[in-house]
Amino acid sequence: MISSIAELISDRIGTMPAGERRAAQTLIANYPLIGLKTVAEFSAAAGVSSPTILRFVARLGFQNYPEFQSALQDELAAQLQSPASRTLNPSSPGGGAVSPMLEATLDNMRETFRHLSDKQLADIVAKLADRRGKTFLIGGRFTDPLARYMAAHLAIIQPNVFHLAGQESIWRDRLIDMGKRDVLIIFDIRRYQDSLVRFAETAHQRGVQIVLFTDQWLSPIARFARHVIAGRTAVPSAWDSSAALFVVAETLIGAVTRQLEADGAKRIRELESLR
Amino acid sequence: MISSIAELISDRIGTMPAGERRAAQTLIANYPLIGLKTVAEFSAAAGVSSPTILRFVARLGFQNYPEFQSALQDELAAQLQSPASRTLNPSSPGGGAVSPMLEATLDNMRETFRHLSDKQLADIVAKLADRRGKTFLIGGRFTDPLARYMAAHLAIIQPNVFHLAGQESIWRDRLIDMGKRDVLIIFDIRRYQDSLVRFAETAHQRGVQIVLFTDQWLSPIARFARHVIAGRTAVPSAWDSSAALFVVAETLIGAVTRQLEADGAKRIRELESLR
DNA sequence: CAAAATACGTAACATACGATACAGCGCTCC
DNA sequence: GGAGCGCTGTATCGTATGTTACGTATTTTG
Repeated sequence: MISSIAELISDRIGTMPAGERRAAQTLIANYPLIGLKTVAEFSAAAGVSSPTILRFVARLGFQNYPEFQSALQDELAAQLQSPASRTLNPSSPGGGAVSPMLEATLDNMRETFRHLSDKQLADIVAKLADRRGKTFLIGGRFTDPLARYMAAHLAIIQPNVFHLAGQESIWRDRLIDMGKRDVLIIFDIRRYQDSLVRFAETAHQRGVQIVLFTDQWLSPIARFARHVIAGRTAVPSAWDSSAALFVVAETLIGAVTRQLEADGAKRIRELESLR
Repeated sequence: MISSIAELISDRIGTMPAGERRAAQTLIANYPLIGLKTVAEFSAAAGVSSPTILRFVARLGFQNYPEFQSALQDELAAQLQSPASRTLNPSSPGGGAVSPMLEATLDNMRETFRHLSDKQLADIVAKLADRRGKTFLIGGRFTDPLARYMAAHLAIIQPNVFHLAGQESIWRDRLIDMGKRDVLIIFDIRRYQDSLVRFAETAHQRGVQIVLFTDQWLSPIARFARHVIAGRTAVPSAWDSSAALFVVAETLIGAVTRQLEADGAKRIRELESLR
């Protein structure tokens, strides 16, 4: 049974031509407010012409645009009445299994941050922001993208940020460049990779400060790490989730950026003038 | 300080003549929906004439009725976005501002999934799982790691999964391999990259089905996309957050895996025996 | 109690909005 | 490769909508 217009749209979006589908997508993306504006505004936002919008609402079964808007308003009214049931898409309890995934992920994040003290984060931020040395990042089979993501941001706001990619032999050679003043950020969750452990150990022996992102069972690298961030990874899926670690990474990126801004780093000012 | 129109009304309702006060009361009683309807409807509901409604909105300080309606819509938009913290001061330096970051991220995820129907996800999963064609993944400057992350997982549970890396010229050449049966997963958030848009357009012309991960303002690629996933990206940071998209990606990975298991794919059984 | 001022509604007006006809284009299917 | 169909945008039209002018009613004040 179809109760909301959003449902109606996702039900029929498959049968729509390209232009109308574009209209549908923009409406869903900014639901339902775009639909309450004029046809001209709606069409501009969707990048199509006015008639396409009208054909779109006609395909949904409405006689005209005002009737469509009234329906949206009625829906809004019902939603505003009971703020509790603000669910736009009633998750099907059977095969969907979407909502449990989301719930578990949200729980993981809350739990991860609950075990993460502000002081701990502040220490890491200070270490990353106050840089006279270099920053290296590396990750495991599934977590290396997180290392890349973090590197892509850090490399912009400060110099000497390197993501270690490729084969083991390649990054082992980079060990030569690493010393006491440098920081190595490692992502390693189950199943922990021997190559990373070996690499971390050697780096540690050279005096490199290691920041480890791992799961709650702690990679063996924790033994060598100066700072350990333990994220929750359990979700109802065949795979572990790195989402919590991802959010911690984003938090750190933001905090380091803010710190550098507060320090009035020349680089930041130069960056802004470049934009 | 007066932030909402409702406040503004209750602030000035004392100074209003009888008719306008009736208008104010009916608006408060059905806030804010009556105000989004036409002047005629509003006046009928309030039991006054149209000019009275117009004088009422004029007294609130609005130039005309549409301006008043826009203000109501903006207010609604802010309210619908996230019930919680949208008004945070991004000025607290150092590591202190962790919790707002987390809260915003959690809001983003809830909001992203709220705008994502099960059907939409199911369609994408079906498309990715029922594969006679190839799957290509690519991302923008900051989102390419998400493409990598997804590719790393998908490549295990099915053949013919390719992450497009390196320079533009390199992946442009791969277009030769792409056809109607193939799927291209693109990650593109602001600021949208021209190179990706061009690439998507060409792929689209070749009949490739595009699945787009973007932000709520929709990359221009949405024009060519078969499926669009619009994630919320706003956080109290100098950077946009890709965390919501990351979680959607993980959800899809999990769902595709489950689907293939349900289909009894030979590859999955072989994989399990390999472990 | 009278006169003035304010408030309100009726009716005419202009504009902006939604609706429609039509032509160009690309796509699919013979 | 050609014919047909379907989709989309441009331009035009009618109308519903917001707006304003004006006259009447109501309240206020001396």
